[in-house]
Amino acid sequence: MQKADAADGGPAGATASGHQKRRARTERVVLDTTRELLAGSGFASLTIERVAERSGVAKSTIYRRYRSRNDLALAVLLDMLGDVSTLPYAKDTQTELTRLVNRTVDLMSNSLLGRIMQGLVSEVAADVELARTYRETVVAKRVREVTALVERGTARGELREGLDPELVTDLLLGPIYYRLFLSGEPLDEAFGQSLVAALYPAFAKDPQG
Amino acid sequence: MQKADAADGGPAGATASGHQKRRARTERVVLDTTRELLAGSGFASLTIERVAERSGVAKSTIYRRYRSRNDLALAVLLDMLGDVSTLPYAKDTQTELTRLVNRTVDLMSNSLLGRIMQGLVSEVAADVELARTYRETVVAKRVREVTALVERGTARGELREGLDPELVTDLLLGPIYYRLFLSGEPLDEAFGQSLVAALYPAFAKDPQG
Amino acid sequence: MQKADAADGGPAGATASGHQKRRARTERVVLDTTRELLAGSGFASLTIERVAERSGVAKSTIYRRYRSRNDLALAVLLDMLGDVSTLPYAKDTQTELTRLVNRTVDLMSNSLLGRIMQGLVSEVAADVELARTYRETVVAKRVREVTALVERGTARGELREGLDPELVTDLLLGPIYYRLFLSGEPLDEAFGQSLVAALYPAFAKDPQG
Amino acid sequence: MQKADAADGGPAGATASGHQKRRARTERVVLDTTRELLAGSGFASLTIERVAERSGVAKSTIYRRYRSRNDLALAVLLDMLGDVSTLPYAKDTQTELTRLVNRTVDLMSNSLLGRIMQGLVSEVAADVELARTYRETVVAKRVREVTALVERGTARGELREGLDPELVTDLLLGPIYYRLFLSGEPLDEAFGQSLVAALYPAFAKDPQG
DNA sequence: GACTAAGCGAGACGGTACGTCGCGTCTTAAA
DNA sequence: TTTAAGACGCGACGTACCGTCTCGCTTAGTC
Repeated sequence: MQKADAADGGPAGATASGHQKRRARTERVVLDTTRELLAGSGFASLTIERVAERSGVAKSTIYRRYRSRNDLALAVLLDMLGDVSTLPYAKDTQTELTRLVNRTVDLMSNSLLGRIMQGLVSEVAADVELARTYRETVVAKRVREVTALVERGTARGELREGLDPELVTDLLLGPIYYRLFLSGEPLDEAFGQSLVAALYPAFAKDPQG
Repeated sequence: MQKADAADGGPAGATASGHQKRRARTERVVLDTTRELLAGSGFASLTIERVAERSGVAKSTIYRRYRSRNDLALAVLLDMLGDVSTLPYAKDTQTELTRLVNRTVDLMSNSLLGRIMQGLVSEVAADVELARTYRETVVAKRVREVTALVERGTARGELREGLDPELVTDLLLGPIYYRLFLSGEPLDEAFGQSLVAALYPAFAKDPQG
Repeated sequence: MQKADAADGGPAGATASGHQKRRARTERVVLDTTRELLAGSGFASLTIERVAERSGVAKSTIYRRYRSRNDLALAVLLDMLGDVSTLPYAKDTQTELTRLVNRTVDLMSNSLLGRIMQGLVSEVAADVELARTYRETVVAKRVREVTALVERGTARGELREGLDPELVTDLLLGPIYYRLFLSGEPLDEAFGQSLVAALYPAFAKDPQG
Repeated sequence: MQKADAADGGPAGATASGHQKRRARTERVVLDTTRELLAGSGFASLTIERVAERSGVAKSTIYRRYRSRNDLALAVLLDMLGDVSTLPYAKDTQTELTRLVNRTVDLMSNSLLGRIMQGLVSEVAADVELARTYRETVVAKRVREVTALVERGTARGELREGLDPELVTDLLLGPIYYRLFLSGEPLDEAFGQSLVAALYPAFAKDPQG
């Protein structure tokens, strides 16, 4: 995306000028329309042309904000992810892991996000700019969450010391995305359960526990 | 891909008719050219038009065999995968796992296959036909290998009983593809090592071993 | 067309060799199929490809006989015209004229011939070879008929002396084709009547008659 | 053609907006290029692709205006006919007829129009839309001219009363187009002369005159 | 009763143009 | 200043037929 700034602000800071309000309104319309299109006919048929047509926003206006349809789709993804969190606080770490995994599984299989991710993954993998944004926001966020979880677990004496949070993230999310993107095996709660059940011994201080 | 026939044969069986020879020659040229293009400028700029131009094979002929550029790219992928195997026989299971993982990591980071996978993943995720072919060949192959590995390990008394080969596959490959597609973290031997080191306790009969 | 010969004959003349019979059978099938296609969906969608498909005759076989779809369509036209004649013998010349005109009008509006002519006219006008064949057969035939009619009429004392049969042909047929091709005005018996009624004074020895 | 609007005007009427100027310029370039191509290699080898290439106007832009090459060719024809008229005012009707016929003969044999007509006639005969446009403009125009001529002639007492202008048109133009399209007989002034000479008695009040 | 040659079907192929879609740029005029 | 409107050049799409060519099979009449 061209801009990730939120609190850019005009010269006067808080007092949004009229122009800025206009910008904001336009942006909302565009993002909402894009989301509808994605929900309707999938990522493959997402088109700046169609977004312009259905939203009533001129094509040139959209191009002023988003460099490409990928940029736009990513913006929607970030917009949706704004609220969502996989915040997994619980009494014990295994439960926290289960919640984190199940929340992700649910997000990917039952909301628009799964479809968007499927459509966007190739672009993220190929487009450096896109990748940068994706990693700085989404990936980093997940790693932060896992890091917190790992630290908490270690402090509680439940998790082995020296666990690499990045690797833990790979292990927790990798299998989910592998199913989402490639293997086509079911993405459901049962899967989440087995996943954590299989992984926990690898993380636990006392595997017998 | 439109056809997966292997031992089709002419009316008389082994003797390839003239038509078939011609077909085969054309097919080779197309696949090779496509591979070159993929190596050169990546999946995003793969175009049937360009393949036709550079290979000297008419566009219509290409379309007679491959329904789309995805179909074609998948064909190249399968063509490349024909030889390759991750067959990981070794004395002990941990070594086998390490080999399997490292071979996959290497394939994805050092050969064309990584780029092709990056470009193709969204299409596999979206196009039902493509997905079917991909799963019936590539995914199934990997699962078969892992199944063999797991059975061997269990028989040796190294691995826990009742391991689900599908889940094991998810755990072994998921993290690799997650790095390849999304996180952008390095895909190298060190990663392979840590991956197996982290997972082995989860698979082993006696985690202490 | 490449060949208009009928009694070409093999080495032995009258005794059609087996090969020739085969040829003839194939030719019939092709012509009949072509006619059906023309009747069905019109000249515009006449295609060698389709003729081959529906007739079961190989494309290459068709190309061995006809150089193009125009060639083929003209062959059908000549085939149909083989039987047909506008032979207009009657007691008086005005009746003969009326018959000739009405027969032509009928042919053009009620049989396949009208559609074929509509589709073929541009090709005849543009393709020299096609034109030559068309003129040597169809046009010449009509002129011969009109010539006979004019001579008979003059001999009977009904028609003016020195009438140019070619011009008479132009005058009799031109208006019909003009309606068929361009003006779209109705082609019916009423039109035929008015046409002859208007022209007769121009041809008659004694216009008052 | 898709649009026949002439005095459409922008929202404000007379002042052509910038967009409209651009449109008009593009249109001129396309029509001129098409005319050149028609003059050069004839209707048969008229191709939207080539028009685009030579004119520098994009194929898509051409398709935005003209539905097909026929549509485009017809547009050129109408464009050329815009100026031309066969208005044949003279002192006596026979001269007027001669002028009208000779002007048409000349137009068809010595200008591009003849070639265009030859190429277009089949399409006009087959394509309903095309036919409608052709008839509403060209055919109707000719009929109007002939109607005026007939009325004048009748008022002068030179022509028979009750002549059907449509039939007169058929008789005057039919033979010309018959030669142009089918018979291949010469289209020259001599022919025009004989044509009128032959027809005049059919129209005249007093054939002896 | 096998031989021979014309006729044929099958089908792969290179090629041209089609008509469509969406891209991203640019200009203009209104708000 | 920002926007809507919209014309445009461009590249690729996937399709339809073209006309050519090569390959063996069928099928008569011949030796």
